[in-house]
Amino acid sequence: MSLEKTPRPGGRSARVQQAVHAAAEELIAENGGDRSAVTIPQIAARAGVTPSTIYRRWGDLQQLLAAMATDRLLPESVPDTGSLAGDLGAWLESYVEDFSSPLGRRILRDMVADDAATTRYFQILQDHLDTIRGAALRRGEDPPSVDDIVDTVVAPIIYRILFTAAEDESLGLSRRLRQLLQRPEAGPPGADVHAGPEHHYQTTGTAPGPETRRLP
Amino acid sequence: MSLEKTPRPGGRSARVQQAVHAAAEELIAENGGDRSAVTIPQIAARAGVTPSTIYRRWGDLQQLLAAMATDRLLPESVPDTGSLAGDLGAWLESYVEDFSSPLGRRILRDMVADDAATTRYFQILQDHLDTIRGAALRRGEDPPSVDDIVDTVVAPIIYRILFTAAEDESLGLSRRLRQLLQRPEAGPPGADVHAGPEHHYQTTGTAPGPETRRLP
DNA sequence: CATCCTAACGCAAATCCTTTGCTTTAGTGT
DNA sequence: ACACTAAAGCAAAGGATTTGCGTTAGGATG
Repeated sequence: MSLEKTPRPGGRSARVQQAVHAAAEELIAENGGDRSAVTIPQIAARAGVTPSTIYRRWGDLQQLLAAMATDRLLPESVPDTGSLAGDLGAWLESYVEDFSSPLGRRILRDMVADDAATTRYFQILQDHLDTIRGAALRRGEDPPSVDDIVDTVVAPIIYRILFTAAEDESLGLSRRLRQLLQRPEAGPPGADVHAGPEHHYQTTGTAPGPETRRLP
Repeated sequence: MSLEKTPRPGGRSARVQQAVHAAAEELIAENGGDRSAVTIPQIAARAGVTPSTIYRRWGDLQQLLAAMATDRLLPESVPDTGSLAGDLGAWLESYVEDFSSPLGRRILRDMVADDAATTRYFQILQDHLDTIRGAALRRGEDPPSVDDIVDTVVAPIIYRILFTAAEDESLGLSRRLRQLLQRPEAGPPGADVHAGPEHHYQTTGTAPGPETRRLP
């Protein structure tokens, strides 16, 4: 679960990190997710350490939150459903679930605010996707490249989570998956890639209306 | 240039905002773009206002930066090159130029850290794309939907800017544009959509290597 | 098992940032 | 010209942040 290089894992350092992360998470939860309401001295008191420990180790609240975010959003285990479509679908479902909640959204913002955390996380994502691809290759399937998976599925979803107020998922998860996986066959030239026939959208609520918006 | 609702435009309020924005920009530039090095009292002094003015109006540094970011990243004017491909290309070029520089990247992060700023900006982006679409429709062209433009071009580019350390643009701008616009014709089934033949990539430096990475 | 070594933590003082109640001013409407 | 209001100035109180130095926990060495 820990991203930090721990030269002495299991030691005092690890205990402090865990205590601080837990304390911060508790305090944020108690404040309804409002980050600006919690302070480092508060976290330190709850965690049973002195503030200077946190300042020296993490720098400021933003970086502490970013570190917690990357920790929290790690893809847990690689599913193995027997097929690429299954593996990707299973992973994506939990991925979207993690990120699309109001809490996940805030955690994502915490992470994106910090360059180091973001690139670190992307590395982990690439590794994870590669593992899934590896399994597919071993089965004799022909998986899309990591870049294609990122461009077609991951980027649009994360972008809409960051830039869109939609609470629910009009994220078109299954539509995007189909788009990604059906590529090699390249169905009927006209109406395939975008706006496929049988929609799986779940345009439940205040989604970002599929089409145009008002003009200035 | 100003996003804020200015009930009294041109008055003192507007002057203060301009002075504060300018002061902040200067100070950040002097510190090599390091946000954590500049403080609100510093900005206030440079702008010739008292710190409490900034605190009351913007809340904290993060929100001030987010406001500056949305202001700074507004799409200036809608180009009219006579064709959809031209309009989109011209806009995208300046768009990518704005965002992909180290400075633009930091500004983008400032904006994304703030939910309100992000959704506000997305609204503006939608309006802008709609204007471009409108021009295309008036010419009798058949432009992709705003959602398709966002999914195919905008989201992947912004995602890679945020999550990738690449200094240069291996963002595949023209490749994505082609992918977006060539959809209706749906070229040769196999090797078209992804990894087109004549690459425009400029895989100059530490880019996110096109394919797989190391395993855990 | 005893000893040494070092990264990380605790402590406390000095500094700086942030908040807040009240007053003053600039711009607008009558 | 006069009154009204949103926004800015001022100053004091209350925290947050930084920093130098002593201490400690955990690993390394023999």
